[in-house]
Amino acid sequence: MPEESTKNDFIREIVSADYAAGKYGGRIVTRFPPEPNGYLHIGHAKAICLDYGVAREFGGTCHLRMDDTNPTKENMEYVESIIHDVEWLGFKVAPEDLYYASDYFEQMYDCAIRLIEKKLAYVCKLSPEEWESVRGNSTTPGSEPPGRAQSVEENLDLFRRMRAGEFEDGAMVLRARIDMTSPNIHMRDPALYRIRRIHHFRQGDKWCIYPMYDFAHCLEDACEGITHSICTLEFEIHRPLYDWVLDNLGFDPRPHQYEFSRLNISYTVMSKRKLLQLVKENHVRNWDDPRMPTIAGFRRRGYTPEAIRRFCDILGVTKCNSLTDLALLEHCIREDLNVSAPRYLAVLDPLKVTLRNYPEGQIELLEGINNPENPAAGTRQIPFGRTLYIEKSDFMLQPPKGYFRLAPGAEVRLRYGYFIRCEEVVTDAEGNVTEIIASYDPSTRGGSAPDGRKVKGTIHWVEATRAISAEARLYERLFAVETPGASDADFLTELNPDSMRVIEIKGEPALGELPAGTRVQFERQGYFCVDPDSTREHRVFNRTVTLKDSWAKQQGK
RNA sequence: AGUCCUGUGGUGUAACGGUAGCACAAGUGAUUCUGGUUCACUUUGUUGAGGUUCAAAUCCUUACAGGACUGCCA
Repeated sequence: MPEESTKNDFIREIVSADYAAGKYGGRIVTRFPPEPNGYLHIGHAKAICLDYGVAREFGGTCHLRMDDTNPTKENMEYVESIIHDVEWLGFKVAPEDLYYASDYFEQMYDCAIRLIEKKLAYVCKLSPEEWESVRGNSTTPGSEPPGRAQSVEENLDLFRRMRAGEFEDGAMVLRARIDMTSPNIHMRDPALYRIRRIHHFRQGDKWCIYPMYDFAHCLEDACEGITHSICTLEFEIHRPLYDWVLDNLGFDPRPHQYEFSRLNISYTVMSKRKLLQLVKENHVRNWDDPRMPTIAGFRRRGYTPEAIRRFCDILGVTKCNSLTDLALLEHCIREDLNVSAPRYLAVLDPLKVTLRNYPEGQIELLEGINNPENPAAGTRQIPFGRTLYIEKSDFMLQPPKGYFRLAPGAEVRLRYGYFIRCEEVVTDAEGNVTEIIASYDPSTRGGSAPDGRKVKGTIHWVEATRAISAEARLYERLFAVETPGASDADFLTELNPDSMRVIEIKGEPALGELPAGTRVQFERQGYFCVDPDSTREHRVFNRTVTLKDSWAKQQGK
């Protein structure tokens, strides 16, 4: 029985109708077929959630298939990262559901032979340039390629010799014999096999001919008994060829291809080619650099699989070209982290505060709530003393109207601590503020005043001698901007050289003591993730900064 | 230029001939020991023009706009 789904997109409608009609005997099989030539990115997550989601909802299965038909760019590292990322997203990859397109090379070869025997394929000796003139273009139909005149025996012999390695790379290809006048260029005798003497990471040197996508993919689907082959819009124009191959080889019942629009997110580079370029040219450390929009990068950035799945769910599935607002992704991450991330006090850019009426050398412990959204998260003890650090941005010498943190003569609350009042400001020769001398109100311990007086501002702080200093690597939001219409050449110039900077954190507890992968929210500093790989922490995002920006903007007006 | 696909608030989507709804974003106010969270409210939409119909976002025609395609990549 299909499980209840709240989603109702056109893909699910098709699957539902086929399921109800018993089209495949009530069996639903989908597949997610990445080429292992790079790491998975957030765009793949949408496809993964769709492919696995549909299968699960209809009691079917989803195959993870490595589409390894072009060995020039593929390797095992990518295979491993893909499996890891799919599982991390929350979709179990059972050994029996893991497939490799290259395992079907023998069957694909047999299918090619059958097409030749049916006079539906022939060996073409034309060079790419010669083929271009025969093929015609969108306005002029193609002409009869010379290879079409060859006999079945001749083609069989040539194709067998292609496999046997008798010809140079690129000397000839196997082509389907379809329609040289078709308005769909993909139907003008498309190439089925090419000669490539390249070591395949799984098949070794067993093959020197490799099948093309259009020939291979539909056969992979058919071999695995896929019922619904869901892919992105750019393959729409390939569908007639998908159908042609399977129908002419007599697969019945056979899989059908359905297309949905791929994910685009504002300010986000979503092209494997460009991401590879960022890695190759050392603009980022690797595919899993937290600045990358890859699944692995998001993991190190502190995004959770739940949040990413939620994002994919609310995206919807359509055939419209769309550009999703990055704010929607961030909303999903925030929504999840808000209820799950423990809070800690931390100061990124410290300013010394001395409480002149607090006993020298005294340290007391104050109680802080770990997560206001979740009482089960409990409380913790925070050391407090005479010398503290606060955030530089939480003090202003000449506060504008509407600023309710610390300023000369003003009173603020130290979160979970005391009310303090700024009484004196120490500056250096250049006039920079180097220290605040303040007094604290002993009756406000814990943060509330017995006389009921209110303070508008609550700031975070750390005790100077007990605070742990930790090096933190902060990544600013996104490093590259891709707007619709931006050319390939533009996009690298958008890289921000300041996007990575190292600063000092005075905070508690020791970040190194937090388990790797922990997400914490530093009070008013945004969410951070303790990097599972380096135990450094990454800022996930910081809504406070956004608010500060808009506040600053208001002041500027 | 040709062929195919797609047009619903700023963005992403729902409504399958019968009340244009939801989420994000934006704005206003309230709450708050995070300028966070939460809550309430508000703004903004069927690409244009014709038809069919008692009734059209939905069906038809057409114009316009956007996208995909012209690898021996996937």
